[in-house]
Amino acid sequence: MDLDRALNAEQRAAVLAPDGPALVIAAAGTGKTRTLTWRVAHLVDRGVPPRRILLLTFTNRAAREMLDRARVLVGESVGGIWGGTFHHLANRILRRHAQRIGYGNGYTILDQDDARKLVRGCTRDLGLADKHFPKPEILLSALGLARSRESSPVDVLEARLLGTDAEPADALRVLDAYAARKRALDAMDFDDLLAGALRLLREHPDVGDRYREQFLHVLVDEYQDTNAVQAALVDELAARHRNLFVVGDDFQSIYAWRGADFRQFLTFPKRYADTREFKLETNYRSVPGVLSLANACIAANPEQFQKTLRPVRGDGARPILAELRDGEQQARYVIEQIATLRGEGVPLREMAVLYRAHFHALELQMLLGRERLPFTITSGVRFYEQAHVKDVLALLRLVQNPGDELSFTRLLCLLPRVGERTALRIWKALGGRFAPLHPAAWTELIERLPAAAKGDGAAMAGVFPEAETKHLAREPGLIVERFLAGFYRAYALVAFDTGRERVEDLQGMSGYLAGFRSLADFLNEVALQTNLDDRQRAEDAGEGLTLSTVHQAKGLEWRAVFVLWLNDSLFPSGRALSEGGDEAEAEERRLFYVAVTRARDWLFLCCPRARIGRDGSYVPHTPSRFLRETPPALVRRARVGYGP
DNA sequence: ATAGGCTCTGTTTTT
DNA sequence: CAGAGCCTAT
Repeated sequence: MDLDRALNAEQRAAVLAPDGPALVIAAAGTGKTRTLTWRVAHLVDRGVPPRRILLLTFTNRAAREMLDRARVLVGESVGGIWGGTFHHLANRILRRHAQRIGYGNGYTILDQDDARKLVRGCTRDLGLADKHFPKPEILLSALGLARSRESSPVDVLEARLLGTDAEPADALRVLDAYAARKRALDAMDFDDLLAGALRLLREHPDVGDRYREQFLHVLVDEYQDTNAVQAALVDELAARHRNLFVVGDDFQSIYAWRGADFRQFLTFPKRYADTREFKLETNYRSVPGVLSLANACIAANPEQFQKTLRPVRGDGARPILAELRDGEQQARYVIEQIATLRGEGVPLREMAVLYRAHFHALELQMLLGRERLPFTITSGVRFYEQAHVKDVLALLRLVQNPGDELSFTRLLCLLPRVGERTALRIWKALGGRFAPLHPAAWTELIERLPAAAKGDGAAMAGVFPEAETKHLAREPGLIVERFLAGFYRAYALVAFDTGRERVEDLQGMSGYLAGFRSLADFLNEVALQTNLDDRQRAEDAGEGLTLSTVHQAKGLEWRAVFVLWLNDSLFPSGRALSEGGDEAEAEERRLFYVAVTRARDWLFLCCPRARIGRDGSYVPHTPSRFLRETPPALVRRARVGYGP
């Protein structure tokens, strides 16, 4: 390991930090990931056993990348390091000790969709379902926000429901019912995982001590985006050895809406009085013009660690502010500029288009398709959330946990003349259990189906013949294959207009499934959103232009970056500003800062002057306040689409 | 009573 | 382009 050659003085100081709490304030593009990777490698190199190192990251992908790079530096032993997201860690711990907090070890993890369904059910059961009652998403996001702050949902609900005629008390009753339902189903939502792990560590000293003892070193990436529960979890785990190394950038805190609180980052030195602070300010990524713009835009936000991006790179292009007539013009402009850049030898994969919300990219997607320019999109609907994938997952989940009511209902609703009510009635009649691998269970099920569903029901049952029960139990990939061949292929072709692609997806999934040790491992990974996009993004990295939300672009970089729809109410999002309270504007500005600092060589800020409404009307739009704040000298203006 | 098709509306960000 | 709401067929 040659630290002197690979790292600059700032980075080296952080990597070599002595034991004890350390805070690394790493501005954008200053080698944060590199520093963290080398720190991990350094610890291993110094003789710290890998299994006694914990590396917490914001996505599973980030952990994978860092560990892969560390492996190159110090070898295979890094495989023993505990690395991943907070949810990943919580799940790993809880799978071993769930009984201690009243769950079974085979508990189900509810995704957002499941949670929504349960809450909707609870609302109905309490007779509160009507138009004016808050939707499940509202209730769940209030609950999530409250729980991430370790507070009660009452206050959040009162604030959220102010001005509506819904009673916070009723909303609370629904949320209580939701909690009870989860208990009954032995299911946890994402927040339960974190809260459960924290409770386990705090209230069960024997278990807690085991982990507190285990982790000699705890490293946390993107610390500015942790919430109170996550920070508490970190504090617990690092309590014994106090070797806590956190890295972040308060300028890039963009998850307040999910309960993240960058003050956790700001006050870290207060909570750990002997903290050593390190600052990384030397930016290797971007040309000076991009950095000047970034520095200028973030200056409008008060209350942060002072830091300035210092460029090492020499001259380069000034960012371009492109004023366009409308969205269509914007899409065309982007494609033109891409063509020019390609002409200069910049490959498509070195370019990205970033935006505030997925639907902002619709026009561009269509035009890119027409022009046959390859692109990959970090899509709004993730792989495991698509209907066809969830259908098949329901079957697998039911195999894993025969008490999984949600999965049973989903599976049965694939049959004609069976909806939620019928499915539930049958579920009750079957005693709240159904094991798909047992043919006898199917016989009983088919008897209870409405006449119109018996045929398809028999087709489903035929997937699981007596002779194969053992075989199938060992090979989940085979279950998917059989299910496709015997039932789902036919269903998908009729139910979806893109049936063929969806069947192909599922065939891919059955192959992917074969690579897992067990069905349980697979389902865990699925539930925790290690989504296929991530893998594909890594695999397809040779191809196409990237389209992404700014949120999903965090931590990434490209030679050329286009930012779309820089208009007030779009970016910054009008909805975020009105719902997010007084700190929303600062958060949106940080989001803009993140977008800007993704660019290495070229930055294009796009500002259409209007949107074409559904009815074809021309709706004028004001330029974003973030553009109005920008000193004019920092950008080069281009007016496009006004001339003859 | 329930399923399922048809129409209308209105789009944030995600582990 | 999906999700909710409305309406009709079973």
